[in-house]
Amino acid sequence: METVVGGEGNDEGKLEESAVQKSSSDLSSSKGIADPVVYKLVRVEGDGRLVPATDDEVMEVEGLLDDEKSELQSLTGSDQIVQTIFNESSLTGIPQIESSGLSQSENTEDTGKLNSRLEYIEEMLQKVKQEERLRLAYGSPDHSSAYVIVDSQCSDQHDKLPGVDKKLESEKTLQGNHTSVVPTLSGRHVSQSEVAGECSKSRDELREGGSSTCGIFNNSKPDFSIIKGEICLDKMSIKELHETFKATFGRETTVKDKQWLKRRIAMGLTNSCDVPNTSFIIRDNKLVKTGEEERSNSVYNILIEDPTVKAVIGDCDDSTIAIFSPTEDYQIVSDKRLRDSIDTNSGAEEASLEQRAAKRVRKPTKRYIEELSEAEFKECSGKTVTSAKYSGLGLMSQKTQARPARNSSLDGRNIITRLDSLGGFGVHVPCVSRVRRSRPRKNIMGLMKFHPDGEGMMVNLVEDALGVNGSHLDDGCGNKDLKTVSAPDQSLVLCIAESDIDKKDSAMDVIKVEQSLELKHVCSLANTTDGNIATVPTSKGGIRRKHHRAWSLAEVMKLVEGVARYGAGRWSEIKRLAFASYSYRTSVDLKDKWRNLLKASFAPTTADKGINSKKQAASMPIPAPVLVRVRELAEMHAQVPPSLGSNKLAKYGNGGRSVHETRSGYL
DNA sequence: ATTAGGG
DNA sequence: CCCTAAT
Repeated sequence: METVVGGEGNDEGKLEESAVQKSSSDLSSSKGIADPVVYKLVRVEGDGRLVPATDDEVMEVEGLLDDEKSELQSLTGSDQIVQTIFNESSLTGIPQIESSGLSQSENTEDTGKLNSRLEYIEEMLQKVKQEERLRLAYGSPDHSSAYVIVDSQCSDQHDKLPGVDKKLESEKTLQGNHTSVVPTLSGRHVSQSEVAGECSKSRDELREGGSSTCGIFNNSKPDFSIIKGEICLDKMSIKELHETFKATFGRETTVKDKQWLKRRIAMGLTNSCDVPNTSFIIRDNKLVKTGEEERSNSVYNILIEDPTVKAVIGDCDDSTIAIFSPTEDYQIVSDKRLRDSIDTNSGAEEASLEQRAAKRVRKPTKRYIEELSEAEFKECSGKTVTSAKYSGLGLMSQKTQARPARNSSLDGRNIITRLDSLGGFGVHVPCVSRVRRSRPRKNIMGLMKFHPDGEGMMVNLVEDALGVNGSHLDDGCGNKDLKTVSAPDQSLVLCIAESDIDKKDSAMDVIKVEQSLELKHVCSLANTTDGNIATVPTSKGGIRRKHHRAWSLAEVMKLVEGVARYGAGRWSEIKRLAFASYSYRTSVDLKDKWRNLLKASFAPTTADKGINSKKQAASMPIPAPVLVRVRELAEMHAQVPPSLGSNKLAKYGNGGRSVHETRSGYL
């Protein structure tokens, strides 16, 4: 039995012919509405599966119709743009075919033609039916039959539609020369003709080679070289591409990216030319739609020359195979359905505008979106970074404003896909998470770079904060850590410092709030990603640690202890054993810190008690006992601060108990 | 890879 | 903290 159902159309076209309702199918209601371009013919088989072969037919028909249109156009010499052709083709396409009695076709002029077409199609369907029966009888695979059908249809066509026939003839002869025609016509048109040519060629080949299973695959190959649609797109200017885009999708686009346009158009062509296979499965008397897509060979050929698209297509390969696969068709299809649904969910960006398209080209779309986002990201990050770099704090607000817009688009995905860690710089992260990741870094970077001695300032501020307003620290990110044990996140400190700066320097309260929020965010982010040390490319080309992580007392003490245990100089040891948990401290850091401690312990020790209250705040408040200990150790290991030397030691002496040791060490 | 020392 | 040199 044969059933004609409305398949998904190529929604893009916002053609208004509307109301072309499929008389036959209940399906139409759920699915296609007034889908202008493609209503597919579907033959529902016993198992409820759609037979792709019919799609091919449809495509064929479409192509032929297009051809006809083109023909007309050229004959008339009218300047009408491709779009016209397009719209018409979509209008005249399957829908009318399906509803033979349909009065919807507004084009009175075409009525006659339409009728003939419809007749033709009916006949064709009959043939298909026959073929199918034959096929079933012989047990031959679907695709072969499909092509056979197509073939017959074509031949049929020749008889019925003179114009088309003519066109086909020319197509055949010109096959290799399509390109020449291209330049004068819009991309869309070109593509169409290309496709058409492709179709005709396929047919021819099939005819010649017989309709064997491999025929299909063989077809795709030879044609490949002939197709030049891609090249055409390549040659187009942006403006032209825009036109083409509009013609293809029926809407304007502001995208300037050539690649994007090209791919988009290619996809559009894919959609419109190649009737996707919409599989329907019958369950409980209901038709369950399965979004299945397939690209015709011709389309493949067109697209294939674009690497990106190629890749995309590659993804869909299995589906194609599935369609052609005689046996496992159903399973694969259903599998694909699953994926499709998933994809649909994730690729939300353009869903609104091109839901249909998205569905049909889901895979491509998804990847596409990702690519887009990536590109966007690049742009964005570049801008943001620089701006932050040059304008510093003042820009924060602006940045925050700018961000949400694009964040939102990607957000959902971010959350889901995000796998990366803040880790290394230059690490390639395949997901879209960059947005989130980069942001905090950028902010900090901006700040850092803005201040001539960013780090020092930061530190000071931090310490300031710690010393002076210990209270407000809490709102930052739980700075207690600093004072207490962990200090796993000095970044916290940094955040605080930032907020401080803002509070002092910027009079804008609103922004202040915003900032603190942001900072908070940053903090949390930093927290989560703690394990990795954020690095930043320096002007010189090297990489530099992102934050100056102030040494917490706990750390210092650990350090001291470590030195006491393992000896100064065994930094790697200490690092490994005592600082295992502090991933951001390197052995070099330990060494440096020790050096500083040494210096500190020997030099100002004496004076600090009196005046240093302020200074202390600025620089790490290392308790005297610790310093003493440091000194002890230093002497034990015969480490004496070089310049500070024994002189000072001897001179100033030191608090009580270490004296003897000092002495001994000194002596 | 680690260490030491200078910047 | 970064960088380099020397181990």
